[in-house]
Amino acid sequence: MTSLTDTFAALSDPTRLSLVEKLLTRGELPAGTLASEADISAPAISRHLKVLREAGVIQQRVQGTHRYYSVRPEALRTVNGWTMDHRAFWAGSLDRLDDLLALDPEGDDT
Amino acid sequence: MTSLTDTFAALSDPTRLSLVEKLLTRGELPAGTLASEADISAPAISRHLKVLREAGVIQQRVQGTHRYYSVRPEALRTVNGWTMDHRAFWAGSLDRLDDLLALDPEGDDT
DNA sequence: TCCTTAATTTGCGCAACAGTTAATTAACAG
DNA sequence: CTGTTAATTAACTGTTGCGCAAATTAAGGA
Repeated sequence: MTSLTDTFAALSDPTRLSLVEKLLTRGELPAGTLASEADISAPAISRHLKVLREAGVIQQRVQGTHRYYSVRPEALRTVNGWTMDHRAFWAGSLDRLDDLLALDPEGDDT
Repeated sequence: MTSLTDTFAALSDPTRLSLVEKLLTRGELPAGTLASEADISAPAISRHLKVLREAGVIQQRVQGTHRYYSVRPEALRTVNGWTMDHRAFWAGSLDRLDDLLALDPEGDDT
C-alpha cells in the first residue's frame, strides 16, 4: 500500500506533475516520447517515472524494448477522495466568495 | 502565487499532513497544542507550520503570545479542482467508464 | 555474432529537507 | 525591571532528492 503522502510527494515535483499531465491528456505514452519532450536527460526522466510508479501514480506496460506508461485512475481517485472527505470544510466556506461562485454558481441561496 | 506542486510538497510530509488533518477536524488551534501533541520538538513543528503557511495551506492569527492556525479552504479547493479537471479519466468503475460518461445525469443512483 | 535502439541503473556532486539543542523575540504579570 | 510563557529563529548534523555522464541490460535486425 502506498500512503497519501507518498502520492503527494510523487506529485510535488514540477517535472513529475508535467509527466502525469501529459499522460492524462494524451493517454499511454512510451518513455522515449516523454524523455524527448522534456528539458532534462533521459535518465532523469526514467527516475521520475520510477518514483511515480513506486508511488502507484502510474503503471508500466512492456512491449519489446518499449515501456508504455499510463496513469492509474486509483491514484487520482485517492487524492480526490481526500479532498471530498473534507468537502464540508472548503465547499461551504466564504474565504474566497468569488472563487466559490465561479466553481459552483448556484451553490448558495440564489 | 503558490503553485500546485508547492501545495503537494507541503502535504507530502506525514507530520505536516497530520497537522493539517488536526486543523481540519478540530478547527483553529494554537501552535502549542499542535506541538504538544506531536512526537517531535516544538521548533520542528514551528518549521512545518511555516512551510504550510508559505505554501498557502494554512493561515495564522495572532492573539497576544499565541499563534492560532487554521486551514485555508482555498488550498483544498485547489487540490480538488485539479482532480476534477481530470474527473473523466478516473471517475466511475474502470470497465464501465465509457458507459458511465455517456449516461445522462439521473443514471447512477436510481 | 555484431550493431543499433530503448530504457534503466550506477556513481558522483550539490542543494534542500528534517531533526536536534541553544538562543532569541515578544507579550504579559508582578 | 525581572521573570515566565509562547513561539520562532539560529546553528549544526545526517539524510534525501535531483541533476549529469557513463555504464549496463534487453530486444531486434543485418
